[in-house]
Amino acid sequence: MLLHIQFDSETPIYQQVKDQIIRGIALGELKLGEKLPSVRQLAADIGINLHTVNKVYNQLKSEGWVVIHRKSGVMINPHLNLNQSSEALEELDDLLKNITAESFLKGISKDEFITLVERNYDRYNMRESE
Amino acid sequence: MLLHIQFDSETPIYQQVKDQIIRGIALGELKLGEKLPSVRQLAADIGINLHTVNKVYNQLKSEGWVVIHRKSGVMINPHLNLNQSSEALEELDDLLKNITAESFLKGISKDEFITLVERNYDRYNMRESE
DNA sequence: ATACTTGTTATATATATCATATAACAGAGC
DNA sequence: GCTCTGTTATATGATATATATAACAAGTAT
Repeated sequence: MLLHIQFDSETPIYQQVKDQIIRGIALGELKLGEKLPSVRQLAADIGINLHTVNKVYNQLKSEGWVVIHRKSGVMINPHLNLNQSSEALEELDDLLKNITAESFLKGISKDEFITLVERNYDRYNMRESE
Repeated sequence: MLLHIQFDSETPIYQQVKDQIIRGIALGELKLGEKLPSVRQLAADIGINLHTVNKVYNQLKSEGWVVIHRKSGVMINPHLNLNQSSEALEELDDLLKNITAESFLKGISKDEFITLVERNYDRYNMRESE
């Protein structure tokens, strides 16, 4: 799996890496139980610091996306459960409050917005048919 | 229009103020051409610094949401055009790439996601019927 | 003309975040 | 024992966020 970092972005590097790993899981590019590169390896590959990668891995661990073993390293959590929490829905709605408002004012219709959501979601459910 | 600031939030104060003003426009709570409080007044109301409000107003001006006159102060841009730019769609899609992926993995279905989008959007189109 | 209010600019300070660098530590496996 | 793993410690620098105080400049009204 390839990571593309924009070093001139307002979005912090660690956030970009984190986002792309989570998206990689959803897309099926990263399988459950798949091993991730070591902190030193990934840092060297991307051209960033070891600690930045370590920060990513620790946050991913705190949020349950990966598990870390002492020697074997980091792997995607093999028991990722898609159990929906009420908090997740509330957090999403808080996000959408701002995003939909700005999108609406920028002339993006409800249907256009939903089409984008569908096109993204349809990339995730493909996993059974692979 | 009331602003609610969470001082313990990870989201910067200026960002919260900015988001709520933009949302206020979409909801119709702030009318086009409506005058906003002076930087000193709003700062005092919320209990923050004058410069934080000034930062908000300047960013809103740069992005076309408000116009600023030398003495009359800041008002919602009376000529806010909802002309859709291709950039706006691309930016939205970039946002949705990450948000949908994480939502999917947290067990939020496509239909649930879309329902939230619709519920938000339906609050904006009401303006003609007021 | 004077006073007041407006946004604006200049300076300074404090704190937190982001990212890097170097080094050393501790556990697990060969 | 050696090597690879994440981890921790310490330091440095740049940038972002927020505050504080003060002064400036342009409109508006008295």
